[in-house]
Amino acid sequence: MARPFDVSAIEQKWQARWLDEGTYEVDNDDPRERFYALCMYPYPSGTAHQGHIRNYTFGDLVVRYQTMRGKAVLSPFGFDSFGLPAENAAIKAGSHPRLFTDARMGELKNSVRRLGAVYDWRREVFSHDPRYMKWAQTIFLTFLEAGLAYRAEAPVNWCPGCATVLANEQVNADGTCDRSGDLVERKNLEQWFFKITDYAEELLNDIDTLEWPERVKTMQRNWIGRSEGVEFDLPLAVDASKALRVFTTRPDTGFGVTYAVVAPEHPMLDFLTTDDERATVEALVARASQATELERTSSSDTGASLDKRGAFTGSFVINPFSGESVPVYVADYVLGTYGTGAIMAVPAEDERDYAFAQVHGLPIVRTIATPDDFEGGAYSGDGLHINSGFLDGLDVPTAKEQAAVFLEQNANGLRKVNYRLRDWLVSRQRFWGCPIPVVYCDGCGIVPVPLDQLPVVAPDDVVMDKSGQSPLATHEGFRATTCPTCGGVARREADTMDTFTDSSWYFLRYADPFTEGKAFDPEQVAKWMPVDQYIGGIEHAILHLLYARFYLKALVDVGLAPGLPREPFKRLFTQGMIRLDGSKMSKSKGNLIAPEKYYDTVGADGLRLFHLFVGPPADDVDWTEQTEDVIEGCARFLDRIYRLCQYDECHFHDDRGEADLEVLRETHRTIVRVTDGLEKWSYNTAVAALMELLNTISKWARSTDGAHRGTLDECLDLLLRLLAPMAPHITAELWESRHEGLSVHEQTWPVADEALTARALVTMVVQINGKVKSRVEVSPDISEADATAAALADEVIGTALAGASPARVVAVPPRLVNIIL
RNA sequence: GCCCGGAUGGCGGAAUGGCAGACGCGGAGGACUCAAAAUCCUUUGCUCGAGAGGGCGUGUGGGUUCGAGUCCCACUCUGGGCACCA
Repeated sequence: MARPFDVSAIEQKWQARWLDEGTYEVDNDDPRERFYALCMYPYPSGTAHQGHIRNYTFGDLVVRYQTMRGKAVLSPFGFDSFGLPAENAAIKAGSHPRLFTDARMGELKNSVRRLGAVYDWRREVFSHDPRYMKWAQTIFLTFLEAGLAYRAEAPVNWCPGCATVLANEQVNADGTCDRSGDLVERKNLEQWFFKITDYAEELLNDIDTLEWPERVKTMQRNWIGRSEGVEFDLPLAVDASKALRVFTTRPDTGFGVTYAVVAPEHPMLDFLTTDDERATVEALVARASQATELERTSSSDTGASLDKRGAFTGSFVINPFSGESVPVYVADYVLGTYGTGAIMAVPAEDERDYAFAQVHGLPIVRTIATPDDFEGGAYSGDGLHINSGFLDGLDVPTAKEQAAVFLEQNANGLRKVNYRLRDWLVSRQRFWGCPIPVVYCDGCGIVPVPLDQLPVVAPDDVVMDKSGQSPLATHEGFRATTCPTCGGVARREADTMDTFTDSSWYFLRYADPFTEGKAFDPEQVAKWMPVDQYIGGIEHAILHLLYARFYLKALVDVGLAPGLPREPFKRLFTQGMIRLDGSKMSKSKGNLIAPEKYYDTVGADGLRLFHLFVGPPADDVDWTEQTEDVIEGCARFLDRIYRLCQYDECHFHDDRGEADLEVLRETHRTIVRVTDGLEKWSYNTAVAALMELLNTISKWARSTDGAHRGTLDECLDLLLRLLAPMAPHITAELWESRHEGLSVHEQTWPVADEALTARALVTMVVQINGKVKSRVEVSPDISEADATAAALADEVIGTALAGASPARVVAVPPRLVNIIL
């Protein structure tokens, strides 16, 4: 493990130089073509772990590569520094979250510097910086003024043990509290929301314009969940002037409606419930409202076979298609928050309705002929309608259209688009977050804090105890204030904003962190946006990426970001995660392999090279017993380069011969392969290409014939430039020693000479009946006829054919000729 | 249950429909060394064969094609996302 060079000394020297000389600082008026490279805003959890290392290795590669391509690259860094871990740690330690957070930020900063990742540190942003909070709050108030922020009652996760509300992330998969282990309940509280649903259609449509992984785009589309259907009335049997309004995507199955269902929260439920049924219904509603979200929406089995809890309300409605009277049920499989909170039930064509009908003994009438081989309950495929009056004989799309027209004419029908996406709940009953800048006045109601009084910052003398009570709520000095409008007694909002709000616009502040009077100057930001390459983990596929997309659209619409593009991240790359023993490597799981131990042995360059080489960047990495050996192998590659640059064991000759030229050609072919690999996120093959090149050069230079010195230097220089974005320290050191103090990172990215990459002769494979029998050297632009002739003229082929005449010859010049007998 | 991925040597992985296994790890043998480490060289899919050489090979079964790891159909296993959204 002895290195031929002092890893630590070299790495520290260059890290200091990049920092001191501001090598990667970039100004907004830089005349070069621009490139915005960004890794996702990290939560400061302390020293970097392998997941960070992987992320920043990729990011730094992009930054250095694009810089060598002559671009002005914006490479900022900062911290998503509000959040629960710091608050919990502070409660535990009896200290302030800021102390904890600042320490962790320092550690992570050190880690990325130690990796050799370079940033324009002047642009650093962190969420708990009052200068950032001021604008975070301004944005909130601007949204409020524009009607994009509103207050409403909503169910939240309530932990009885902690006597507080939990964020979704704090609820375990089994519905228990992450901290106390108590079963989390649902509770209705007044909360702040952002109207992201106003943008549902645009958020959905714009997905098509993004160069993102298909997987992420699909996840976002599913999350938004657009569905087209018809909303219409089911008149009450006893009083046709009143009606139950329902939403369906399958109006064509209307003749199969055998009952209707309302959600337990439905406003008409009380009215629909008859005295005979009241006790049963109320028991069911009570159970549903007390039930946890988990109990209500899932079970140990699949949706189709769920225990369909429900009860008859005693009322009947008229099916407008058949004119028949059908019973109305209340059931918790219908959600109060989607559509109208009530449905028409078609058990023959809907699995959930089918399961409910089975449990409650309700009739099932097929309206679509099932295929002959169909077995099972509900049939949701296409087919011809039966038992459906004027729809009989029609296929599903046609019947849908005619049924919709019928409902428009006969049942107050209205075509409607519904979304699964809900408004964004931004209130958090937390201390370590950005305070929501409003006050509550008995006379004036909700009053925004005037802009010149921002930021609203939480006081430091807050008692952090283990009660779980929101500390701000009980801090009289903070809560008691005066109304900015009437001057009367008022109380400050005690909740803070979801930390996802902080990560929804930080990339805009990066582009213009120097502006004092506003969140950012749109003109400055427009020079950089949209982000050319965004890099992060797949775990943010939905929430962060959706929120940030919403924020930018909203910021443009409320006038804070005129002229900016409406999509923040043009290209997204999601890296694979690191696994140890099958589970994700993470701090919370405590299964980290710290990178520090490698810095003194293989160095940052060796570790970076490992992450690039181990496999496709998008794939997960399994950290195994073999991993250490692979890391060692990557370091060995760097050692060999170092020694070759010292001309260890090299021999030389004077005139440049054919062998020398061939190595130079191979070097130029490698330029193509590496460039291609970097452009296509195939870093593992780019590294492999460089390893091959080293093998070629090394074998040649150390052969007894030796190498032409000038050609060797030319090849080595090209190799160093290609390797520079991957292993920045050792390449910088070697380049400096070979070129009198110059920096490899200020060199341009090599361009292959086409005259050198072209081949005079290529190997053409000759097959007989699809089996390789021989190879011949031919010109790359050989004609089909000549290729065939060359194949047939080959000695081995002649022997193999033994005079037999081919039935057919397939020639694909210059790759192969296949002779079929 | 639905929607996405994935399956290639002992291992990580490579391969515009055209020489499967690049590159690396590991293994075996050798050189150097008093010895070891480091380094360098050779070798390494399985199998039959002394050898020359042959046969078999990309999860399974079919198909398209002169030719399939690659395209199509069905299936198995596996990873992930969503999960009563009417």
